[in-house]
Amino acid sequence: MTKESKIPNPTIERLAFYSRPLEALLKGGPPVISSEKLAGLCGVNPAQVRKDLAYFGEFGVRGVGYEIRDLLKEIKGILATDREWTLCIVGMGNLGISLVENENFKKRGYLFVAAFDSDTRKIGRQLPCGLTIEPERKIRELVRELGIEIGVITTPSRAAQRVTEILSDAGVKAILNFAPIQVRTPESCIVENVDFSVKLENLVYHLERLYKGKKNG
Amino acid sequence: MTKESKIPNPTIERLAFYSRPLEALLKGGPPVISSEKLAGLCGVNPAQVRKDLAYFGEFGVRGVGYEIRDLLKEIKGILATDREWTLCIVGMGNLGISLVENENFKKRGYLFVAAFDSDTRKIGRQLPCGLTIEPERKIRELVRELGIEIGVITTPSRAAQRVTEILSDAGVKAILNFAPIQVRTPESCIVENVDFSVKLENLVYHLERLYKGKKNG
DNA sequence: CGATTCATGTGCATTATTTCACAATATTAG
DNA sequence: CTAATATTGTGAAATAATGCACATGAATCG
Ligand SMILES: NC(=O)c1ccc[n+]([C@@H]2O[C@H](COP(=O)([O-])OP(=O)(O)OC[C@H]3O[C@@H](n4cnc5c(N)ncnc54)[C@H](O)[C@@H]3O)[C@@H](O)[C@H]2O)c1
Ligand SMILES: NC(=O)c1ccc[n+]([C@@H]2O[C@H](COP(=O)([O-])OP(=O)(O)OC[C@H]3O[C@@H](n4cnc5c(N)ncnc54)[C@H](O)[C@@H]3O)[C@@H](O)[C@H]2O)c1
Repeated sequence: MTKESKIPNPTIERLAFYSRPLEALLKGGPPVISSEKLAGLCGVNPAQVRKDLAYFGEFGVRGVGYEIRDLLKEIKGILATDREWTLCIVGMGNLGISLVENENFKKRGYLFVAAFDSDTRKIGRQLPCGLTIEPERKIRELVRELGIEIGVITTPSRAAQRVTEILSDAGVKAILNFAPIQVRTPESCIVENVDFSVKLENLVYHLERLYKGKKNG
Repeated sequence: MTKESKIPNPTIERLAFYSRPLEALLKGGPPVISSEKLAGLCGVNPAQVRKDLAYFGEFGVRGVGYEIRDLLKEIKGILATDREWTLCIVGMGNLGISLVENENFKKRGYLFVAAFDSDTRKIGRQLPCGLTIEPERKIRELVRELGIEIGVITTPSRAAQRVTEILSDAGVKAILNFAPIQVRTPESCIVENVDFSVKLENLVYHLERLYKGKKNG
């Protein structure tokens, strides 16, 4: 019985997480995996794995486990990664280049179909991946023409909010923002922020507690 | 009264988050901010802001708010970002280069003092930031010599676990891993994983629910 | 075929986190 | 000085997420 009425957000993140080792396991070894094994690979509790999956259906067989191939297909269906998504990226500095050149995205169905920058020296340059850097003012036109659904922002912070507005205005439905500020979007556009420094700050907080021999932190 | 006995992990992440707008506010405008304003800028509940801060002391003045300069200093003290940290990075591909060349890290006190790769064509190359790419086999020696505390991993997945072991073995106390696998460390070494695709998968899950007009997701 | 083993799916207790709501304290106006 | 207003710090309530523990069904063995 599927009961998608009240799914914890962490569950969604973990589903993506589970799919990583599953993909690797597909390439060899037994065709079935237990919640215990999978949990071990992902560093979570086995009951957690079972509960997460049970929100969406009964994918396992009691006494046996989960058929890896099937499970992966189910997870991809749930996450909607069983189709291709068209993305554009704005801000072709070091990070922007690094993202569009990364093979993993294409492999997972995330297709960068346009790249924008405001720097006239960069506009027109062709990238190894085949994309040509377009001027910022063509965002609206190309988002519509190419049916771009997701925008990735890799500009400096000061430009991020303006770019967000241009993108959402052009019809992009979701934004992944790498600039270390909290951008605001209209209702019609969802946003995720990625901030590496927050992760680092987390690490050093815990490190410092360790050094000081504190129990918590 | 400071009671650091039971601090929620999300609190630590939010502290880092709060410091971003505070830094910006330092550069102009009123010297004091209310929990409500700060909460607004960070997209959280005002009571959350107050409670998060109250775990570590009484930094505000009732009826008035928080002195921005002081608050920032307190947060930096808590997170241990009021000192410099020495890092090294392993895997000087696109992402690795992008990280070491990024000014924000230095600005926040995160100093990359060594860069490693296994590719003989890359070893010896000097980067714009001044670092020279060192061979992987020098990790142990340089970590000790330079007192490196944190290791950043930007190698392909297949190398990440081995690199983790080399780093923790060499005495690194914390690892920030960008390869999309869950690396395991001994007790003496803490680890944070950053996986952009998980964020994307989150976005498309929610997007798909929106398209389908589902209430939840 | 019955007994044994294995591993899922899930109700429920536990633990963690967020939010409310208000007493306490500071400031401002009259 | 008193009243009105602002905003913190916090106990208690509400909400969210996790993990235990076990009934349930499948597979295997003798
Ligand atoms: N490089 C990293 O490793 C890293 C890490 C964490 C966060 N970030 C953040 O990601 C963002 C990009 O980082 P980077 O290192 O690539 O910076 P960068 O300076 O190399 O690149 C920024 C690019 O954005 C372009 N740009 C500026 N304004 C624009 C606008 N209005 N429209 C379109 N393009 C515009 C610039 O021309 C430039 O090409 C920054 O906000 C940075 O803080 C980067
Ligand atoms: N580029 C991105 O935007 C991006 C996004 C998400 C995740 N990642 C992950 O980050 C990692 C790096 O990405 P990238 O795009 O820079 O890849 P890349 O292939 O450009 O760079 C990888 C580098 O690691 C080096 N390397 C390989 N094995 C090594 C070893 N044992 N010791 C030291 N160095 C070694 C290679 O020589 C190469 O220089 C990958 O795991 C990738 O999946 C990258």
